[in-house]
Amino acid sequence: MATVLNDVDEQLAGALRAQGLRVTSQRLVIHRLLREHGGHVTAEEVMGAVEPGLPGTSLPTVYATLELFEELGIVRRVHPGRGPVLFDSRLDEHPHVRCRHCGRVSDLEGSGALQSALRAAQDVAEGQGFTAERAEVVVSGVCADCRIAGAG
Amino acid sequence: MATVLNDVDEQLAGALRAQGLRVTSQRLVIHRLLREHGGHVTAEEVMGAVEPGLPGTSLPTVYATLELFEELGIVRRVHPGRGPVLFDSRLDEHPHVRCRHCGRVSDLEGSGALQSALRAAQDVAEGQGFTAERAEVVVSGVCADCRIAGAG
DNA sequence: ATGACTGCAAACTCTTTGCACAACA
DNA sequence: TGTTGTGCAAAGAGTTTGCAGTCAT
Repeated sequence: MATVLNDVDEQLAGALRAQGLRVTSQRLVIHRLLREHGGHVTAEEVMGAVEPGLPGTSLPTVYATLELFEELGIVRRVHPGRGPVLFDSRLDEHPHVRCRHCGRVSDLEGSGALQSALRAAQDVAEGQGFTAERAEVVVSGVCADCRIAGAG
Repeated sequence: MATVLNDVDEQLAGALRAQGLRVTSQRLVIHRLLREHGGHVTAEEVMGAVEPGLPGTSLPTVYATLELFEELGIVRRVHPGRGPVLFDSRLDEHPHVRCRHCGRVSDLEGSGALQSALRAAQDVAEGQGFTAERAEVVVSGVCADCRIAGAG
């Protein structure tokens, strides 16, 4: 790593060093991409996006890095039900919407009532001895574009 | 099919004939199992449970049958995030709880507030042109048994 | 120098597909 | 008798694992 580190990089480097982990170019590049992109990405997409800046990066490394980032609290895993897992750089718990026709996943905004209901549901689970850590909500159906295009 | 049909079988047979579909032993046996079992099952588990009554049944047939039953509204698919898809013979929309240690999935009872919040969330999605069909909720964490056993 | 990290290849799990045969209608 | 449904085998998507070599510390 001869690259000069910007402040986004320094954040990651700090978090890694705090755990005795190594600062590698793969980790830095993937971290930058996630910060820039913002939305949901698959491991495959990360792989493709890394390619120009760091050719030869392998899919197993991408998976390992994303898993590490999840442990560091830098990304959250989203399970859309069908298709590959998505990695979300938005860190707050929020519901998703998935089109069963085109597969696109997006955030569902403006459902504050749901957030509190979810917390209540987690309390119910806790009351039964379960240690609740996350609550995923996926609304599925057909998106506006696909409906217009005539999807059943 | 020389078997005598009981009334559960007749329900299925009627639904199948109404669609011009055939009443096969595989479909009858799998249907009975689902009615008896009640909970969540994987395709593999169905396969194993069918074995004694109908040896030689294949996994592709089990998948095809479960997909058909889903279309007929006899089962609902549940995506627990990690691991195989589950087929649930409980037909009402309800949240699930999944232990990330043992993988067990169970229903989350007594969260009525969540149901209405989910309906509200679906309305929000509808308001954005999305045609909402389902809303899945999966609370994940560590179950009581695994916690006792010392799972991190 | 030493051990964490990477890339490659291969294995793995879960699910679907293609095709020939069987069996319901 | 005409298809629909089944079983077999194989392919497919997505992810993980093992191992030899590389590189950060």
